[in-house]
Amino acid sequence: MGRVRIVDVARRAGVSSATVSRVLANKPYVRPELRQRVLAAAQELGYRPSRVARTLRTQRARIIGLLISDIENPFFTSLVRAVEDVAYAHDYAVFLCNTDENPEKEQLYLDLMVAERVTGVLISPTREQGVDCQGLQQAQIPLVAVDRRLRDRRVDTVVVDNVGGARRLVEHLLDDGYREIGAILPPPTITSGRERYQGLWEALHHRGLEPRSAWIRTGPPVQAEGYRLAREILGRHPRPQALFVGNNLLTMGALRAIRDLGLSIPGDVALVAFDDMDWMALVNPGLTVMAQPTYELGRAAAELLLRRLEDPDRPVEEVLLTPELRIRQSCAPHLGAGRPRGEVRASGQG
Amino acid sequence: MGRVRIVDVARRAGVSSATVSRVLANKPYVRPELRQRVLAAAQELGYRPSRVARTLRTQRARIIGLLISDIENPFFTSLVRAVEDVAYAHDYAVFLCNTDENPEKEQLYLDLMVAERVTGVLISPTREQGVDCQGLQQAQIPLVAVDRRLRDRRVDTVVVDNVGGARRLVEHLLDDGYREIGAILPPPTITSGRERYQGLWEALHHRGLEPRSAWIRTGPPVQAEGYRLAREILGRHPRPQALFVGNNLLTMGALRAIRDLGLSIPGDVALVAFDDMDWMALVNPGLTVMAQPTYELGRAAAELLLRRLEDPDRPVEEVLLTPELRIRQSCAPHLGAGRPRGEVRASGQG
DNA sequence: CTGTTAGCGCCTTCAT
DNA sequence: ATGAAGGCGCTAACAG
Repeated sequence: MGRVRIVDVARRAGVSSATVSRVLANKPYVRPELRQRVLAAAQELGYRPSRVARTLRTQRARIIGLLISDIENPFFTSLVRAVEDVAYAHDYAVFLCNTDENPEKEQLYLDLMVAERVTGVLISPTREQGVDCQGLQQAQIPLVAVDRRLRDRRVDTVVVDNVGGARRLVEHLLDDGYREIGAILPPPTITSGRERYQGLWEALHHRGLEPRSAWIRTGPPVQAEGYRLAREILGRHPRPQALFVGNNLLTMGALRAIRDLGLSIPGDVALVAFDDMDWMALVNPGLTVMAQPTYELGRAAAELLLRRLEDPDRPVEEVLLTPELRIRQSCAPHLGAGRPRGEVRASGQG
Repeated sequence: MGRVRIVDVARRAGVSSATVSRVLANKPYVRPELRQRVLAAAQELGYRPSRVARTLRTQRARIIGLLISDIENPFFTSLVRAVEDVAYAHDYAVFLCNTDENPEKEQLYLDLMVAERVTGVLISPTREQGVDCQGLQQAQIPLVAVDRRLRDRRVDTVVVDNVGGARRLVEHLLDDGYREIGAILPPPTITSGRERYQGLWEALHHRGLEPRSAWIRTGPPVQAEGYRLAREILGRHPRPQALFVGNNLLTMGALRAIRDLGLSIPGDVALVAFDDMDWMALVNPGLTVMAQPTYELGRAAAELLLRRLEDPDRPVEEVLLTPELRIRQSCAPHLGAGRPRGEVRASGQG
C-alpha cells in the first residue's frame, strides 16, 4: 500500500504528525528549520499523502465532477479541455463522466459524485427535468448547468444564445433568397434543441413565413439520426431548397446523406448549421455555421462553479454567451453554381 | 453533508452498523427479515454510503484511472468510450485524465492516481521512458499501457501492429507505382511513431529503395504540426509524388495544407495515412487509411487490467491488434486524374 | 510555535 | 446470525 504514512514522516523528522500536516499544507507558524526537516523526511520516504483520508477528514474531495452527454462529440471534448484547464489552475482534479445521453447513467453518476464527496458538479443534462438533485443538495454540492438548461431555476447556468443564433442562421438563408426551408433539430426535451427551433420559427415569422412541418424533423443528436432525417426530408417531393441543421453530429450525418444522394451544396440544397467543427471547412467550404465558443463555455462554467464555492449565498447566475456566425467562402467554384444569390458576405452579422 | 451515516440506518432498523454493512455488501448470514428492515431503513433515509470512507477502510477505490495524451483527439475519445463501457459493466468508475502530451502533467496525474488509491491505471504514455512508476508499484497499483509502449517491459501492453500497418500503407503506394515518397510522422520518442517509421523503412528497403530524408519530417502529433510539415515538404523542389502521414491529427493538418497549396489528391500528391477518422471519407474519398480498432484497443486494455487484478502473478501480457487497411474509392472523378495506376483494389491486402 | 487528541464513515475481525 | 470495537490516514481543535 501507500505504506508510508504521515506518522512515519513525523517520526523521521522528529516532530508530530500535526507539524507534518501543517508543513505540507503550507500553513504558517512552523519554524523554518522544522519545515526543512519535514520536507526532507517526506522526500526521502517518498511520502504520498492519502487524498482519501484527507477527503474523509475534511468532508470534501478536491475534485470537480463533469458530466457530459457524449464524449465522442468534439463539442464536448473542447469543453472538457476548458474545464480541465481551469480546474488544474486551481488545484482541482476533474472527474469526467460520460452520460451518453442516457438519463439512468446520468443519475448513477450524479449519485457517484455525492458518494465521492466532490466539491462541485458541472453538467450538460440529458434532459431538462427529471434529474434528481436531492443527493447533491443534501450534501451541499453546488451544480452548474452547461450548454443546456435545467428546469430547476436555482442552478447556475452557462449557455449560448441558441434562439438568436438559430435565427441569424435562418435569416442568412432568407437573405440569400431561400424560402423553402427544412430543418433537422435535437428534440425539444433538450433545451438547446427547443431554443433553436424557436429561432427558426422567429426568423420565418418575421418574414411572414410558416415552418413546413413536413420538412422539419427532430431526433437524438447523433450522426446516424442526422443521416436518416436528411434522407427522409430530401427524399420528399417537393423537397426544401435549404436545410437548417441544429447540431454538429446531426450535420455530420446530413452531409453524408447529401453526398450519398448525389446532391451538391448549395447548388441542390443550401445548408446552414448550428455548431461548428474544425473539419467542416474541409468537407464543404460553402457551409455557413454558427460556431459556439466551446472553450469559453467550459471556462465560464468552471469559473462560475468556483465563484459559487467561494460564496454559496450569491444570487443564482446565468451566463449567456454569443455564438459566432461563420460564412465560409467557397473555394471550390463548381459548388457555387445554382446559388440564388452569388454574393459572398463578410463574416459577422446574419 | 451526506448527513446520514451507516449508524443512522442501523438505529432506524434496530440493528448494528455491522449488519447494515453486511446487508449492503450483499453478504450472507443475515436473517431475511433483518435484511428487509435494513433495506427499508436505508431507502427511507436516502442513505448514500460514503465511497471515501469505504476506500480508506479497504485501501482501494473502485476506480480505474485512465491517462490519455489528448482528449481532443477522436482516436482517444473512442478509446475512452470503450474503457468506460468495460468499467461500467464491472462496477468501476473511470477517472479520466488528459496529459496533453505533457510529461509533467502525466507525472502529476500518475501521482494523483496513487493518492486516490485507484484500483488500476491505463495509460497512453507521452513518451517511452522517464515515467516514474515508483508510486504505483509501491502502492501495488497495476498499470497497463495502451496504444504506445513503455520501456519497462514488466507492464502489460495493448498496441496495434504499427510496423506492419505502416508497411502495408507504403506498399500500397509502391504498388500504385509511386517511388518518390515523403512522410510526416510522430517523433521517435513515441513508440508508435518510431514503429511507423520502421514500417516505412521496411517497405522501401524491400523494394531496394531508400527513404529520402529531405522528404521525411517528424513532429508532435497535433494538427498545426501536420500543416507546417506538409507545407515544408511539399514546398521543396523536387517534391515527393506521395505522402505517408503517420497520425490522424497530422493528417488533418496535411489535408489542410494540401488544400491551401491548391493541390489535389491524388493528382498532385497521393496520400496514405495511419489512423482513420470518420469524416476523412467526406473530406477526401480518395484517401487510403490504416484504421485502428480504437474501441477494441480500449476494451482489450481494460479487460487486461481486470485480469491482472484478478491474478497479480500472471505473466506479463502483450496484446497486439491488427489495424485495417481501408482503400476508399474516389467518388469525385475529377480527383482521380493523374494517378499512375487507376485501378481500384479491393480492401484487404496492401 | 508544536504536540496531543478526537474523530471523519466504513469494514472487519473477534467474540458471543 | 449478530454486535462491539478498532483502525484505515489525515486534519483541526485545543493545550501548552
